[in-house]
Amino acid sequence: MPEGRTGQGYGSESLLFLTDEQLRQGIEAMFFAYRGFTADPDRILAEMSYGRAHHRAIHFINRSPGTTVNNLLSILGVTKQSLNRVLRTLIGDGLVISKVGELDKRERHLYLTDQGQALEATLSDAQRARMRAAYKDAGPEAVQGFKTVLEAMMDADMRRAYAKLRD
Amino acid sequence: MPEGRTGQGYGSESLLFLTDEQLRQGIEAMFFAYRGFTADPDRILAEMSYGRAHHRAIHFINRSPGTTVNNLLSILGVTKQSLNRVLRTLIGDGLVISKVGELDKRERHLYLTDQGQALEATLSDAQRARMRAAYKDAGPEAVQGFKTVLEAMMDADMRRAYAKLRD
DNA sequence: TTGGAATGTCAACAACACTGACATAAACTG
DNA sequence: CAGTTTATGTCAGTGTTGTTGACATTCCAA
Repeated sequence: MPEGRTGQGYGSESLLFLTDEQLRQGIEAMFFAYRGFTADPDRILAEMSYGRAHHRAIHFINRSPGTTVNNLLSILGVTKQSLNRVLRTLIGDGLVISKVGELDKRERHLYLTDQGQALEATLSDAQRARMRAAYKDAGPEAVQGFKTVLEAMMDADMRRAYAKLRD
Repeated sequence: MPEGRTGQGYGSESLLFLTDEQLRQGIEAMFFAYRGFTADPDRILAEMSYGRAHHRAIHFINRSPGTTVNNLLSILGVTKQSLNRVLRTLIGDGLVISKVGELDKRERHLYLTDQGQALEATLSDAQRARMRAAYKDAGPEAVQGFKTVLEAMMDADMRRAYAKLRD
């Protein structure tokens, strides 16, 4: 099937891509790919006895400097107690600073310090390098499809958070 | 842009899709999508005080009945102590049986019991339903791109394991 | 001003990963 | 056969990350 992109080929494809076998391949691809996705940052984090939770917090604080704890909570989808433990160590280690809100003194606004930004850059560079290689391998059209499927896989509230970050 | 697939359009796309901003969107899409990917099984598992580790074991035992502990270890990428804790509970709860190998009596071959298969089906159905909806939303071409990028994101050994499962 | 909602912190606990050490049995090797 | 390697399982200890419960602070509205 060298020139197999016939009408028939496409027809069978659009019928077949929803079979359980096809779906299972997608499920397993997600499982393995996510391991690859986190492997590089994980290695760096392990050296400094941080984990993925720290990475996620750093990532989204960098993404939205001045964000509140509550806002971060809704993005990360964990309990405030869980996030708080991570933030406490990051603040204690001088990677993040927490400023009491001026309008609402209950709120804490979060910022990366220079040191925090340095770690963020290191982690991002590693993760982006793999992403860049994968994108380059796969090509622009595949990347478009990749994003389309991922977005379709999200819950409504995740899709909202994801869209909000792209503003 | 109905006929917008011009050389220029493509040119700018192939330049832009590797920008840091594009890559970051991909990274965040992976983060949110993976949450969606695991959300449905997680809910089911939580009711019976199992976790993702149990799901993964059940999935791959179902995928390759009679697989050995060692083989499972290389697929899951965890330590034997970690896997053993999970297998012990699954065997104890009657979802998995472990048979001493006939050729090599050191090996344990793993199988799902009827009860194990029932749980596997419940979990798979939930996860596939979301996957099916996402695939349907995105269309066959996007799905092809999705898989291409995911595979490009894997390490070599994961890609090997993934390919092996597709035989 | 009083009560409730929102925000954040501290303490304790469970799940699940890790390392290290060790035991057992079987297979392989010289 | 003796010694080594392989496959598996177990025990103990540790760390990250999630959970719930209890509590303090701040804001706002009745």
